[in-house]
Amino acid sequence: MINQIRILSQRFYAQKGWIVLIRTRFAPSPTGFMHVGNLRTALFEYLIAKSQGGQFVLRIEDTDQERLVEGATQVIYDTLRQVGLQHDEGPDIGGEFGPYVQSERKDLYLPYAKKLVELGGAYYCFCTKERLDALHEQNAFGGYDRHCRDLPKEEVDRLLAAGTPYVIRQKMPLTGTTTYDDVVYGTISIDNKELEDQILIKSDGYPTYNFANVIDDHLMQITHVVRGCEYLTSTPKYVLLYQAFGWDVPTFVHLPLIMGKNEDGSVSKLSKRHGSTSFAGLMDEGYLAPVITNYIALLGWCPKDNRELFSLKDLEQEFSIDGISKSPAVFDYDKLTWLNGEYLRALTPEQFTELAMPYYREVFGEGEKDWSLLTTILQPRVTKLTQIPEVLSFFKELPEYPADFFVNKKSKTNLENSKTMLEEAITLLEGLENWQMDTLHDSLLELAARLGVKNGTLLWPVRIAAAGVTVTPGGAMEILTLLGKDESIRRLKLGLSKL
RNA sequence: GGCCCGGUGGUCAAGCGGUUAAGACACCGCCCUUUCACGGCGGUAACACGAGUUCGAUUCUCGUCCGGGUCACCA
Repeated sequence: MINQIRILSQRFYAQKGWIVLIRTRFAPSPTGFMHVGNLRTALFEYLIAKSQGGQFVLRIEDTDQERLVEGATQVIYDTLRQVGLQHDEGPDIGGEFGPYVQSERKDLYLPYAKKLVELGGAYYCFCTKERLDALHEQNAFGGYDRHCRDLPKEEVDRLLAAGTPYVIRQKMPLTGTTTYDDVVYGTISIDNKELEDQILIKSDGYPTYNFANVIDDHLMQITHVVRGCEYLTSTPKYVLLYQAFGWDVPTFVHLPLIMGKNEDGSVSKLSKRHGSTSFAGLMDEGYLAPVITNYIALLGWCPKDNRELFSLKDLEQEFSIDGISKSPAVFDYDKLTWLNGEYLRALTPEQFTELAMPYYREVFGEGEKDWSLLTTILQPRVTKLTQIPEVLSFFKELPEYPADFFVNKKSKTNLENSKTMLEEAITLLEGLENWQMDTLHDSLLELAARLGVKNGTLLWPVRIAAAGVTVTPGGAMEILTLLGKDESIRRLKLGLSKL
């Protein structure tokens, strides 16, 4: 009753041109992982609602009993929590329109399907799987031949009474066209003869997505149906369903697809071969949750001012539906990586250290180190925290390296002067009491001045000997500081022995 | 194959009949510098094609081509 009143009043307000409470829903199937395409859909659903002060509902679509995956629902909760998409209603927090899991609503669909049969919008079909398979084999694009569409009522009753397995199919109009308006793609028209008599209720009694989604969206008073544009051509079927029941047709918002680039340069729907495609996979690779959100928001949407850095809160402010584009977007891991670097650099050193600590520990174990110095050298350099163990590995163990690492044109170093520089440096450092970054810095520069060489000429060989690699985070001073006196001198002497 | 949608640099993209066609990523060069990175400066690079409509089309219309999606007792 309350629902009825609400629907009526919404319709009334909408006709008046007044603002109606927007309700969107995220309706994932628990498949065990969250594809970024799905996450993007969730994000846009959330933003469409929240940017207008609306409500965002979570509904679990688990009507495919054969594909149920243990623990998969938890993945959905975890992902939404990590990116901060807080739903207003859902299986875990309840709400006025529950239950929010379709398997728990199972008994609710069949009566609607039967009602539709009475209304002439659906019919019982007794065709066997074998017959359907054979049909499909004959003609891959043929579709169902509507064999049971016009079975006499008595025959249907007889078969039903005999307990014959059946499905319920939607009875599509054979002529005419069905049209609807999509907010991003405009008016979409499809000839009814293209529409298959799709199955609404499966032989196991569960509804298909095609049916459940319409019933639930209506019952849950969803105003905006947001989904990937792979549904663009099946939406007329749903429109017909709404119409057959005499229900309001919701506003449709179809989102451009997210593509991946293939090795040959072509593109196709983003899939595993393109790289990590799940939220968890991306996280494992070292991308931060807010970065993933920020990036996918920009995939198919653009603000008026072309800004690129957005927190979720910013997006809630700035998002508008008319910034959604129509053309498919290729997922660009390079740009994602850049964005991750931007976020990392925007962190305070304390925040960075905290996030990096697991990786620091991976290299240095439980001991104490100058974490803040490490952060100083790493924060501007890494684009992903997962790079840390790799770029720091020379601290753990001095790699084997060739003598010609000491030769560097720009620093004006060669095998001879490197030898001198290392000898001088070792003498200096052995006498150094206070092994601190600033004293190291001052004495080394002083030494270079005294020797009459440019800083690089002294520091290049020192850094090479200390690290054993040509590319390091930070310079000689930082590396020596982190290494400590004994290890530094040991490595420098080792370097000297190569010359 | 039928139907549907799309087509601005390698990628993301602004653009809504008149612009030197923005910006970002990537790439290249220079500067900074103790290597690398960060930062700064600069550069290469695009309206798929053909007809219309118009004084004028990247923008509107049609066709072609190309790309994608969809045609399950999956969602």
